[in-house]
Amino acid sequence: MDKKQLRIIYMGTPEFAVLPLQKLVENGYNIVAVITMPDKPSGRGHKMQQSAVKQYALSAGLPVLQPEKLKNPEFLEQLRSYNADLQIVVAFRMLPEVVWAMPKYGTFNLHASLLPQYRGAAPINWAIINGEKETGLTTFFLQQEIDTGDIIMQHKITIEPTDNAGNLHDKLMIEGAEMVIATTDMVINQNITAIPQNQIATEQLHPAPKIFKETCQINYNQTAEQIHNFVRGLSPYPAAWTEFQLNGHSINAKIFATEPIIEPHNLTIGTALTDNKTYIKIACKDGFIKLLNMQLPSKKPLNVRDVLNGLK
RNA sequence: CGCGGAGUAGAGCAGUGGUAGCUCGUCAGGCUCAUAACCUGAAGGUCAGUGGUUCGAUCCCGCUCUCCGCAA
Repeated sequence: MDKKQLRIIYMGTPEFAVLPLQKLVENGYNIVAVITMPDKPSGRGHKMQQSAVKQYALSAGLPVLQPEKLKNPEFLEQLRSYNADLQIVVAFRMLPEVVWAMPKYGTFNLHASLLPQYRGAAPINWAIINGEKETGLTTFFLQQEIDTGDIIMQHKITIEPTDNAGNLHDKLMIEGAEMVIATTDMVINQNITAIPQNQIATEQLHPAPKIFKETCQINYNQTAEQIHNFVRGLSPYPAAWTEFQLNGHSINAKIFATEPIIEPHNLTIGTALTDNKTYIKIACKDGFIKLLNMQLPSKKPLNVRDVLNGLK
């Protein structure tokens, strides 16, 4: 089958989903429609924002659908009218069976982990938080339970010690775009052997639930290494935050970069030390966590040196 | 008109209705075996823009622009 003949509907919302779509379009695949989140007031000033995918889709001249409810009968009718052969989902939301079961060749999803590890909304963040040395990408066919479908392709990516959620996201996005193309080609060539996830041997399964602000507070009752991973796993978004006392100031800050220091001490956990010039470090379980880059309320993210200059 | 914060030297911040200040950085010189050390000196500002009040505005008031947090 020629790729022109395969009618594809693409579903996705954020930045992560743009690159795969762009690759598909640039390589001449037949995208008949794009589904994305409705425009929402967001950001400063509550301005209406179009999703990253919508912005790209419009610039590429693709039809865009933005249903409030995926089970809405009118939407389903509209969806059916596109008569798609395949649906591709990247960073969208849970789909009802009536949607994912619609196309002849089904619906596949690109997920940013090595399934069955890190099922859920925030696989990139959790992999780093847990100190993983590698993670990856998976394409799989959608099934009832979220992120449990039969696996089509997987690709490993090394997590470098210097990686944070931001640049790992970018790496995965680039690789993910290639995988979407490759997986689509497998569908076109009818050359797929999807493997059920329960046939994959794994140790303990780590979940990757959605992250809320409460879960972003730094707990100093952990090792320096754990805190370090926590910070980079949440950097730059949604960002780890903390409160501590420094020279009589009560500091409340988002932390973007840290350095772990393993060193015995007798200080109370959470005590902040500084020379007022070059560093701030906070006592944790087995040493200190040195703050390198942080953001005070109403300020921009700054190096600790600059923060200290301003506190004098 | 969702709520709130902020724009002052290259960077980070003070400050006052009457000639603009701190820390860091930069440059020059000194000291030192040595430093993200120390000492001395210098350069560097249309106090975001714009209108108004005033004898006089960086400061008070109106508007504009830009940035940041919350909230989704």
